[in-house]
Amino acid sequence: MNNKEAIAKILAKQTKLKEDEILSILEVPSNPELGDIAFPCFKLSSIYKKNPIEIAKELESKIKITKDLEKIKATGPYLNFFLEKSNLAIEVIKKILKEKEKFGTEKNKQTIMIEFPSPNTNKPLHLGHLRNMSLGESVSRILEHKGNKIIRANLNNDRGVHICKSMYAYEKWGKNKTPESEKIKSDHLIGDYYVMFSKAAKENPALEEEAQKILQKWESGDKKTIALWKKMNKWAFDGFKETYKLFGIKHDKQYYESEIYGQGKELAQEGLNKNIFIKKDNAIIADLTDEKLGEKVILRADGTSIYITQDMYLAILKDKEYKLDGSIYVVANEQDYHFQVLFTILKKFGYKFTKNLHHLSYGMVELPEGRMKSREGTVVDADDLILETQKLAKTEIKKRFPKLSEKELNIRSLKIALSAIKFMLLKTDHVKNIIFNPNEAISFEGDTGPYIQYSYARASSILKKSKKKPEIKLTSKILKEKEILLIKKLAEFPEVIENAQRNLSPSIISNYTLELAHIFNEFYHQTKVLDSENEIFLLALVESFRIVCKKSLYLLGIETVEEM
RNA sequence: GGGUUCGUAACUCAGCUUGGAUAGAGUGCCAGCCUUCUAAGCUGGAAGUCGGGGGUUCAAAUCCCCCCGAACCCGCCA
Repeated sequence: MNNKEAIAKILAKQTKLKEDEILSILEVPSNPELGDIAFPCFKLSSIYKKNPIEIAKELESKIKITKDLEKIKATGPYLNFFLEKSNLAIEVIKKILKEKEKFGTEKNKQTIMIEFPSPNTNKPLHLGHLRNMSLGESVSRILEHKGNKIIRANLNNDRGVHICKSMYAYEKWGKNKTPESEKIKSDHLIGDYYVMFSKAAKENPALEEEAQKILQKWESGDKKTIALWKKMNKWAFDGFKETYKLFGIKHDKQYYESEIYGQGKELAQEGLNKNIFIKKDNAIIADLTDEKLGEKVILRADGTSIYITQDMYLAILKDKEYKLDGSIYVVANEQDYHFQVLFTILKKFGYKFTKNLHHLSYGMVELPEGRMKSREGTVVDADDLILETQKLAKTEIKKRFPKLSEKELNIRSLKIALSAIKFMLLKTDHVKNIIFNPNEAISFEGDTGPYIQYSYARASSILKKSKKKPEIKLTSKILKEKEILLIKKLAEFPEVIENAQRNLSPSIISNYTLELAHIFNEFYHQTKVLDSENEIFLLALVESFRIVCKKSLYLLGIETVEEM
C-alpha cells in the first residue's frame, strides 16, 4: 500500500538503504499493539556496525510525525510506525463500496481449461470426487475473478475392464432391473453391481477373465455388448448429472475416453521416427531414464494404445480446439508420476504449450481406518453425504425458525450443508491428505463454512434493521480496536486473492475468510452498530464486510444465506 | 529397493513461497456472557522438545544435509 511506500521514502532519507530495499524489509508487527508497520534494524546494524536497538532509538528521534503518521516508537531492534486510522478506514471502505464484487479483480484475459473430476462410469461419485470438484470449481472461480476465460472440462472414463465388471455382474444378476424398478439413483445401481462383482471375484478369480472377455467383445463392436454398455453408461451419466447439479458444477466441455482411446497411435509412430521413442520387445517405449522417470511403454506390442497414448493425443486436441493459454488437470496425487511422464514426453515433441500445462495434484481423502475402497463398498458416497448433512442442517434450522416454509427450509439447508462439506474439503492445503472422520467431520460450529455464513447473515441483519443508509463519513474519529482490525483485514483481500491464484490454492482463501469472519464476530460483540454515534459509517463498514465475505465464499464455491 | 509428498497442542489444521519481536486458530476440556444489531456467537484458562540430529545466519517452525515415521507412485491397468 502507499502507506508502506511513504514510510520507505522517509526511511530512505535517514539511512543508507534504498527505497525498494526498505520496502522489502518492512513488515507487519506480530501484535497490532506494537504498531501498524515495522522496520527491523538488523540490516542497518551490519552497515553501521552498531547495536540495532540503538539504531532504532536514533531513528525514532530523527523522524518527524506527519498527518498520516500518528506515532513512531522504537521497541527493541524494531522501529514501529502507527498510522492515522480514520484516513486509512475511509480509503479502504471507499474502494470496496465503489468496486463491490469487482474488488481485487484484474483483466488477464487468458483462456484456461480446467479438467475435473473425470470419473469412471462404473460407480457413483464419492467423497474423493467431492474434494476434486470443490478444488476444480474454486480454482476456476479464482482464475475467472482475475479476468481469465475458463473452460470447465470433464474427461469421462467410460470404457475399460472396470466398466465391464459392472456389466458382467448386471448381466448375470441384474435380470433387467432398472433404476426405476429398484427406486434407486441410476449411478448407485451400477455401483452396487461393481461391488457385487468384486465380492464374487474374490471367491472366484476366474471372473476377472470373464470381464476381460467382455472388454474384447466391446472392442470388436459386438452389438449386444455395446447396447448394454450404452444403457449402463447412460445410467452413470444421468446419475452424475444430478450430483453435479446438486453440488453446483457445470461443465463447458465433455470428453469421452471411448471416443479417443484408440487415438494417439500416429503420435507414437511420429515419436519413433523422430527418435523420441525407441522400439523394445516390439512395443514403442519412451526412455526417460535420464529424467529419472524410467522407461514408459507408449504403444503395446500388439499395436493397441494405453492411457498415456490417449492423454498425449488429448492434450494436443485440447490445445488445437481452444488455443489455450493454460491447461490445468485436477487429479489426485496418485497420478503424479503419470503427469510427469506425460509433460516430459510432450516437451520432447517440442509442443510449446507444454509449459502451460499444470497438474493440480491433491491428497487423498481417507477414513480413520484407512483408504476408501470402491471395490469393498467402504466409500463415503457423495449423494448420501450431501443429503445426510442437509438433514442435520434442517434440524438446526427448525430449532431457530420453526415456522419456516418447507421450500425455504430445503433451499437454506442445502446451502448450509454444501458450505459445511465444501469448506471442510477446501480449508486444508490441497497437497495434504484429509482424514475424514464421519462422526466429527461435519460440523456447523467453529472453523466451518456455516460459521462464515452465519457471520454474513448477522451483517445482513444489521443492515436490514437500520433505518439509516451506509455512508463514508466519520462522526467520531476515534475507532475501536476491532473496527480497525476489521478494516485492515478487509484491505488484505486483493493480496490474498493474488496469492491464492499464484499457488492455485483455495485453502489460502478459506483461511483468510475464516479470520475475516472471526474478526467480524469480535467486532459484532464489541461495537453496537444501530443507534451508535458512528452508525452511518459503521453501516458502511458492515456493508464492506458483506461484500468481501460474500465474494470470498463465492470463490470457494459457497453460497450465502441472508438469515440463519 | 528407487522416486514424490507430508510430519506443528490430546485431535483437526494455519504459519514455511519472501528467515526476525512472547509459534496461532478450531475441536474437546475447565470457568464466564443471551430484558441490548441472531449464542451456528463472544470472553478467559489449561494444553507445544514445531518428528529427531547436524549445518548456514546476528536470528531457523521457515533455508541446506542426514536419519526416523506416514501416504502415494514405480503395470504392454486407467
